[in-house]
Amino acid sequence: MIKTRFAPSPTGWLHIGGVRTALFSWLFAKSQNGEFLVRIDDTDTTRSTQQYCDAIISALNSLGLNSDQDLIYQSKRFDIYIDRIESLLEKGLAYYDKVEITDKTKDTNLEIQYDNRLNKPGNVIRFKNPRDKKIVLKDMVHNDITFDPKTFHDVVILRSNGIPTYNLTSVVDDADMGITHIIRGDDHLSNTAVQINLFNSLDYEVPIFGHLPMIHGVDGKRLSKRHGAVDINSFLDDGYLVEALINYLVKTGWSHGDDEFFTRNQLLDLFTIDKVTKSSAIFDYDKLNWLNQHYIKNKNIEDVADMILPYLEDLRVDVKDRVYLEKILSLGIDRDYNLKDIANGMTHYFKDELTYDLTNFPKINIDISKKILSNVSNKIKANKFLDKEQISMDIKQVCTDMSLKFKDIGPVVRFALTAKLKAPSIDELCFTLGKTKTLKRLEDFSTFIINL
RNA sequence: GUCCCCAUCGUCUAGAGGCCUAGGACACCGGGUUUUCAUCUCGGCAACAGGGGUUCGACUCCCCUUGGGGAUGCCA
Repeated sequence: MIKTRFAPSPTGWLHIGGVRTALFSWLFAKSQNGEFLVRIDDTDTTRSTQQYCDAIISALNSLGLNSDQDLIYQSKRFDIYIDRIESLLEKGLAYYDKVEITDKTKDTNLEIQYDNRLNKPGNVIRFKNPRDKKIVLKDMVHNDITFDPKTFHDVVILRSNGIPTYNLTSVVDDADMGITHIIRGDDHLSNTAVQINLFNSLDYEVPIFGHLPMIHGVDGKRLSKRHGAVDINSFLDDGYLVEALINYLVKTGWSHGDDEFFTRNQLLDLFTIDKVTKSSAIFDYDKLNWLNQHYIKNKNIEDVADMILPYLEDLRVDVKDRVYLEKILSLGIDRDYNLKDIANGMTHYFKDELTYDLTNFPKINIDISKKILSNVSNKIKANKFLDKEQISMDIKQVCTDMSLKFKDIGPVVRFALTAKLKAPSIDELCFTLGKTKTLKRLEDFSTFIINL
């Protein structure tokens, strides 16, 4: 049976590129009735935190990329690694070496973190990397890659603080877990030669590798904070839907002809690793936004209401009337790209008083606006509010009475009702707001400009 | 520096030697719909990095150059 794994390191937020790696790994296994496992690579005790760990696990669960078995923590397996290192030592495939501190390594805490029988103060243990033959990696996405033994070096497998390093622990665990296919980012490509030698030296079967291209920022550099939001939790928190995130991620680096939209089941059906590209991609916020809007827009209003409620709560909007909320949502949820922004854009419907800021309405003509507001108010007062057509007729009547065009009075009324210029059409707005609220806002804004 | 990987519109990509006058999507620009905006819809702009081969024929195969990325950690 095919078995893959995703092995994040809790030294930072899980970023979007990591999620894609997890997704492809998951798809590869699941599309072939295999198993997908999650392992926490927390051997860097000076940088790993519980907070990052929790965030990563929670994000994976939200995305439905769950482990088929209990999570494995490397920090709980130190004894096993020590056994393996000892066996290497006994076979003459590892040796003690004096520590050397360089610029890059100075941040690691060298105090004893894990006291064990192999530990020798001031020494690390290195793997004696065999240099007798070249290594040919048969990669599922890159095909054959040859590594010249001249370039091999003896990597540290046990730190002077007693903790084994990634190259060792990863190999030991992949073997112990019975991982058949290692699917990971191609930043690991260069490590693969030494790891293959480690697999062989430990008498393990070498798994099959598939190295995925990276996702970069617009400047072509490794995707990081300075490119904007990159950690998956922030996308989830901002109201990016799981289906949009998955759809976006799978479409960068993999394709199925010209198809744009994929459900999870379709992916399980269609995914094959030979359609994965070799080249790196640049993260495209626009396309993610477009996809997210697409998915939100295609949900029914009740579902959107459910999803938006927590965001409104965060904004301290108390939704007493669910029907009112759904009416607002049906006025249009396609002005923003994510749930957080949508929620933000609709708070004014719930407020008793709006905060008017005329810098958002630079073209306002104060004198005419006063008259418009009073005329519209008068019409509205007499309106029975049975349907929006009546309201529409009232507005048109005001236009005629004042010899103005709709575009002269529309913005004023819209601004009075919402404190914005971009909003649903006025008749729908009034009808949804209801007579009382409509009148109050017209009067409030009128008072506001009179007092200028 | 050394080693490794990569290279089609601004971006994600289709392309398996003739299907290519290089297709789709996002973005952008313009028309239409809309009582503004958004949505929707129609249309437009826009790419095979360069140079050598191989071949009757190259986006596609090979080599070089250039450019980008990664590794070269007691990070993973």
